[in-house]
Amino acid sequence: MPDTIIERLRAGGKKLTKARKALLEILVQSALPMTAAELHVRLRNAKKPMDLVTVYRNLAMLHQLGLVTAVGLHDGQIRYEVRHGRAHHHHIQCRGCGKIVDLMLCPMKKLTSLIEAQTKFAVESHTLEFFGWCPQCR
Amino acid sequence: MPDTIIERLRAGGKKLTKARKALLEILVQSALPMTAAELHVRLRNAKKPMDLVTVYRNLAMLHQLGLVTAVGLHDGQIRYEVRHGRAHHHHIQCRGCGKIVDLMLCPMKKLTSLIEAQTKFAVESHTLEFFGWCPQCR
DNA sequence: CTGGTAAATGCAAGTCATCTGCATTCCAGA
DNA sequence: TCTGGAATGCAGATGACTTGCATTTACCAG
Repeated sequence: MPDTIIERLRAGGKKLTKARKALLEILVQSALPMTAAELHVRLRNAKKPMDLVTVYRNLAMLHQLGLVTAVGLHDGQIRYEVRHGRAHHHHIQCRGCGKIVDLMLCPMKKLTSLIEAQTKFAVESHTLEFFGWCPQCR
Repeated sequence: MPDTIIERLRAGGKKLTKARKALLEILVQSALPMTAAELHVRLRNAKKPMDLVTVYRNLAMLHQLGLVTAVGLHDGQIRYEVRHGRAHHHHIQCRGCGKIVDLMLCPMKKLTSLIEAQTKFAVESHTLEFFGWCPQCR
């Protein structure tokens, strides 16, 4: 697990418990964003069971510290992925099987200042997600 | 209420009940996307009370028929807006007070074909929502 | 390396948005 | 007007996520 993550935990006054370390290891290795429920199962399988509530609390804390990104696709669940070492990006999800694929792009930079001028909002973040049919489902 | 909406309801084998008509009238007049709960209150105030469950069922049906768009901001609720007579657009929501403002733009057209080529998905739709601080809250 | 303390955890129970089952009521076409 | 499928309301369930509280644990000071 990257040292940066540990440092930023410490800087936020957080402890690196065994449980938390196991959760972070799974999340760091995951290629795609995961839900709390998925992490709960993976931790159980890895013989490091963690209460589902604790998974939620850890994800909320990691999000607060900016160590993970929340991904809101439209199935009523929130997914999380570690931010460390990954460029800002978006996703596409299949309407049929729910498969998620990373998109390594983001054309929003110029648009943001245009929107700030138009609305007088201070833009903090944005979501950009695509939905469609994957090769197997279409 | 636009005739197109009624026609498309009929074409989908749906009936235009008094209750449904009241719901559509409120939704057509609303400048911003509304949640099921908001519609439930507005219908009650308009002396046309409709059970919250029926609101959900109607919104799901209208979405199925493509008459309304679902807007997923990140507060765990789904908002809906009528599609008729409105160009495809996106939103920005204030992190502080939750205010929502329409953005009359969408730069995604070119990107879509690029993504289709890259992923072999057939892109059906996308969401693009911005979050930040409105003039009053920042 | 040991003890104190704030942070972290697990369990139980609560919220909140949304959905399902079922009996009743209501449109829309014959 | 009659009638069958659609729509509705009510009750209760679901599923994601939160909160309260007592117990355990990591980490720092001594």
